[in-house]
Amino acid sequence: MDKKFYITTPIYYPSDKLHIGHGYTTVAADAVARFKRMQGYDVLFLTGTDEHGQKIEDKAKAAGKTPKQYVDEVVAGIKDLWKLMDISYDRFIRTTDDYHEQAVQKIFRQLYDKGDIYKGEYKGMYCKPCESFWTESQLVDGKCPDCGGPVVEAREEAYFFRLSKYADRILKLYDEQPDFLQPASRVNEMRAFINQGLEDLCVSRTSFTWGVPVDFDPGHIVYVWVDALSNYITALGYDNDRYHDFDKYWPADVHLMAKEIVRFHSIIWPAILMALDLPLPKKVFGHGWLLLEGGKMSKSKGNVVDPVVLCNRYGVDAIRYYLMREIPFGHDGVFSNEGLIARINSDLANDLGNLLSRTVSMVEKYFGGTLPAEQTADAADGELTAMCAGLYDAVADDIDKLMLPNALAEIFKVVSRANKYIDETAPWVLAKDEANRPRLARVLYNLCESLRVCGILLAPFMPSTAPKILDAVGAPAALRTLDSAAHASLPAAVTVRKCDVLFPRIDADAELKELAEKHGPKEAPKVELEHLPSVSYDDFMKSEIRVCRVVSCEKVEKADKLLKFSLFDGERERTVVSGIAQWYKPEELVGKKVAVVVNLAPAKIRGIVSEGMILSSDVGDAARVAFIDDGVPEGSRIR
RNA sequence: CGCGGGGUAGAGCAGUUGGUAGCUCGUCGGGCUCAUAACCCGGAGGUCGCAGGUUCAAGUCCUGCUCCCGCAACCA
Repeated sequence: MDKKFYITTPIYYPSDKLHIGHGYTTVAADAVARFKRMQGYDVLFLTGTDEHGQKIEDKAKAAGKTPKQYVDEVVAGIKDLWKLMDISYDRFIRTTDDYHEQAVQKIFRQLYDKGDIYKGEYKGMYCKPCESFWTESQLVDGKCPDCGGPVVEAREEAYFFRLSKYADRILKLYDEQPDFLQPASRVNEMRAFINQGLEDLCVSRTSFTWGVPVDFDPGHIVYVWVDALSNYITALGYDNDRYHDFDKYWPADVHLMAKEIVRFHSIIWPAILMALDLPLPKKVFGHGWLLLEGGKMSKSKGNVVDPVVLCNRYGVDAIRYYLMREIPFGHDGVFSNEGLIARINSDLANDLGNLLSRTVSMVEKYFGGTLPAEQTADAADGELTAMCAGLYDAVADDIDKLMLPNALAEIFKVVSRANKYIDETAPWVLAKDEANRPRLARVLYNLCESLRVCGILLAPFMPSTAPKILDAVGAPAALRTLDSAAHASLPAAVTVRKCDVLFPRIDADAELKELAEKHGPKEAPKVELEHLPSVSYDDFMKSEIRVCRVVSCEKVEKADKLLKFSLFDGERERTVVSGIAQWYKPEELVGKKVAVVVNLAPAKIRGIVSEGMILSSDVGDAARVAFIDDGVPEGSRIR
């Protein structure tokens, strides 16, 4: 029986540059893939990009490019990033790849022929002037929430996947295969979601064209579910001739992802596979998010950490180490510059790097670089050597359970023990007496051997640092394998080779100060410019923008973003609701003068009819109201 | 009563099936000098969010409450 291991990341959406959160998922998958390869598994590590859809179409248009040109550029950047971060993916799938697109069409048709996809109707209330569908709950007084005009019940053709049919089987899957979805806490969430009642899933669109066409029904585009999720099998050659290892690798051993897309992978994806009569993945693992300064990372908040900047500044391995060590896998964790620097300094520089440095330099200083074969062991060596001997098993166990921080913690326990061992054995004391040479040699040997074992086990996490360690302690190729970490040891006559400082210490205070200056609050969030089509002067002049004075203002109950205003517009008071409650307190707005679009069609928001819109601008994720000079009288038109 | 996650030393976190409260960083004191002013030892620092309950025994199980954070709704 072949030992194979198939691990995947999600395929990322290239509507923008990736941030450190994507790096996190991918580094984790990479570490596991590397470890499994070292264990002798035939590994396939898949990543890629999900390139279709409305948003890409829009983005490309805004950038004046074709969608394909647009994604090609972003994808090139993503591949560069993975190269920078030492990601050892075996295959990179793009949903725009020919073979994938063709396979998706076949899969879609297969599901259709089986009856699991059917042509149905998307029923809703339709507003003709707005060309928009609305659900009952979106309507305002039974009218279009956009223009306030009448709506009619209308139907639109669309294809649906019989997701509801599989609800029971999926629940059964959770019962029978408790490992299927991890961490276990997510299972309850999924159960609850299913128990709310699964509706059939709309799997086609007619509202955009950038996607895989339904080949038997022009005008319909395969929507993301079938298109994106099926990448995990098309990349193996399912329904295509580009690859031929589906039978070998499927089912996947692990689908790794961040928690927000667990639902798709643990409900929709298994259902699709069930419909295709294919085996299900063995495990879906949803890790947590990287939080920054108390908030989720988000582009609009302007707090995105650029992995390229981090890697260039601190080195790839340091970043990889920090991500894998500091963030509890499966839970959310905080990413901070302070934490990063602390980890680099204490773990990597002080403990690991310095251990190597002091060990190598003692071998050189006391023995000219090569240890004599005549050595004397001692009971005092027992604890350290035992820890080294058991390290492989402990790490392998943690990695199998995807407890990556624990794996690293195990390794660093040995590093610490080795530092302590130096203190206990005090080589510099032994060196004073010729009679102790065999004992001194043994002490240094044990240190080199410990570093060898740690170096091997660190390799999946820090692929460029590990060889440096192994070079330094003179480990030949045969003694760099996982097997040798558990079952072999260096020959007694070790020859070391001094190497550069592994991880230079960082002056934390100076560094943080510099970072604060560079990336601190002074830097305004990047403004994303919109380039809307030009409007005629006449069209613009249709908007009546008046200066209004805030007469009163209060929070809207049960809505944390809304403020209700009473504004004097020069002739009467009008009620306006605005979604700025998170950034302004009602009392600080009373008396202020603001710009209001007064002839905007009234709309009902949270039960309140809003007669206009207060102009404000987005600053990052926040909104800033455009206040008007106090001297301008109410009612003045702005144009 | 929309869904979910979480409140454990100054900070960040572990605490598996209930059985003396731990780790890392920081801090204070000491040791050492091979080393990247690094390393080693020790101290201080916690009513484990609050209140009840089950138990010989509860951070760990049950109930209620409270606060924080996501998601969902609301953004004209």
